Order: sequence, then structure tokens, then C-alpha cells
Amino acid sequence: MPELPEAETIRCQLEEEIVGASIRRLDLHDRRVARAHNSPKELTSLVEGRRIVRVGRRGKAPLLFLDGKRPATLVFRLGMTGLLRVVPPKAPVDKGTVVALALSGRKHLRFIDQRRLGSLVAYPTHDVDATPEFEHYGPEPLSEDFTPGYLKNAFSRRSARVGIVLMDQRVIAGIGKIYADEVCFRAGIRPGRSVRRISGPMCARLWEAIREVLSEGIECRGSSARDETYRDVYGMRGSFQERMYVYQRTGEPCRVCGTAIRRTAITGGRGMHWCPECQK
DNA sequence: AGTTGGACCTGACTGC
DNA sequence: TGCAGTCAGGTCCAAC
Repeated sequence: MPELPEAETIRCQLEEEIVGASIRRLDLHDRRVARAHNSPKELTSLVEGRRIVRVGRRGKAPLLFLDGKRPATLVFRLGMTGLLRVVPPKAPVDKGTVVALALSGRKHLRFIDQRRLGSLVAYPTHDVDATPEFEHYGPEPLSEDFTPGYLKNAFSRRSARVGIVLMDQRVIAGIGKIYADEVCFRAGIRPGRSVRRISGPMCARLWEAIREVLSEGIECRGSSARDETYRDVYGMRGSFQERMYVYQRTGEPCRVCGTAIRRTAITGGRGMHWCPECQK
């Protein structure tokens, strides 16, 4: 699923491909993608005829910044299976396409989302951090705002399990199941441990693991594990799955100690993967 | 306020 | 072969 490294890969590639292009037309193939945020009419009027001046990202969401005069920002929530593809105008429309943007320069940007858990929102501003969607978001984990002290402080206000808190976008922006599992492994901490019982040194190890794992994820251009549908803007797979220690490896031997990887259910039937020997 | 659990969504897979 | 049930998890919302 697209988390920070996948979204960052998409952001870099879109920056190369579409900055400076104008949006000629927006085709809403599945109006559910707009959710309750914008009516199709609003979406169209905020977007059509505008120029893409910058590509950004907040957490897991790629952002398109449009024209300065009447600024607008398009926020792509990729959900579980959302993909962005840049294709020639005549490329066949993939099954699962929810939005197609016809751009100047003979390019189309397609938002493909098999499971329709993704969404597209347009705001009439460039200041997305002021929108209800992002105003309570935590810091970008690879920015200077994200410090070991910040993490320690955030933990001190909570009692939930580490695995859950790492995925809370209000604490840290951009981490989902894959990277939460891998961060906990690298830090040697069980995802089921309460953040109340995270010591200073453990917190420092987590902070370091977060930076390391996400940076590696970006270097690998994201992860396209067994049943992951993730592909980049050009349809290519990422390679972070080759570096995974625990995610989706239930029952397989730990790559460090050989112990069988375990899966423990957390809320909503979701599971966290961990090594009972390497993680305490 | 923090935390938990259900709903949304669709394709792949399992069991009868 | 067919079909019901289950699983996957990002995000939102209601309830505790």
C-alpha cells in the first residue's frame, strides 16, 4: 500500500513529468472518489484550465499545487490500492481508473484505485496544513521538526501499542502497516508494547529506525510485496520488499535468528508481524 | 481526550 | 463449478 516512500517516489516522478503542464480536462470516472469533499462541479472548476506549478507531498498523500493567482491544491489520498500513472492520451483506460486528468504536452495523469478506498480533494489554497484534513497532522518524519524529543513527548501522552501509535498520522505523517512493522523490528521492539513502557533508549532506537527504514524505502522506490499492487508513475515495481524482515512473513524464519515470525491481530482484524526472539 | 471497533471497498483466496 | 465467507488496511465515524 502506498505509504510515505511510495508517495515520495510518485512525487519525484510527477515533478519530472508534469510540472508546468496545464490541466485541460478532468474526467471523473467514479464520482465516489470525491467523497463528500467536493461536488464534481466544484472539482472541475478548481482544476480545469489551471497550471501545475509544483508537486508536493504530505505524509502518504501526493499533492499538486495549481496556479498562484487563484491558488488551488489537489490532494491524492491513495488509500490501499491507489496508483498514479502518467500515460499518453490514447493509452487504454485501465480497469479501476477513477479520475483522468488530460494535460497539455500530450500527457494524461490517471488515478487508478481498484478498491476505491482512495479519494481526491481540491482546496482553494496552497496552505494545505491549514485545511481540516491536515491541521492535526504530525511532523514529516524526515524533516528537522521530527526529533527524538518530539517522539518521546508524543509517547508520554498516550498508552496505545507502539505499532498503533506509529501509524497515527497525528503523531507522525506517512507510516502505515508495512513500515510500522519494519520499524519495530529494526528497533528491536514488539509492536504490541504499550508506548507507556518505552524507555528513553528504546525511543531513541525507534526514532532512528523510522528515519532509516523510510529513507531506505525511498531509495528502493517503495515496496511492491506479494499482494501489493503498488507501482510507480511508470508502472514499475519498488524493491523494498527485498529488505523486509517481518511484513507478511508469518511463519517464515526470521532473517536474523531463524525463529518463526509471528502475526498478532490488532484492532479491526489487522495484523502486526514480529519476531519473538529479536523484539522485546 | 484517548482508544476501540465497525464500515467502506474489491479482488484473491478458502472451504463446502 | 459455484458460491458464500474471509482477508487485506487507510481513513472516517460513532461509542466507550
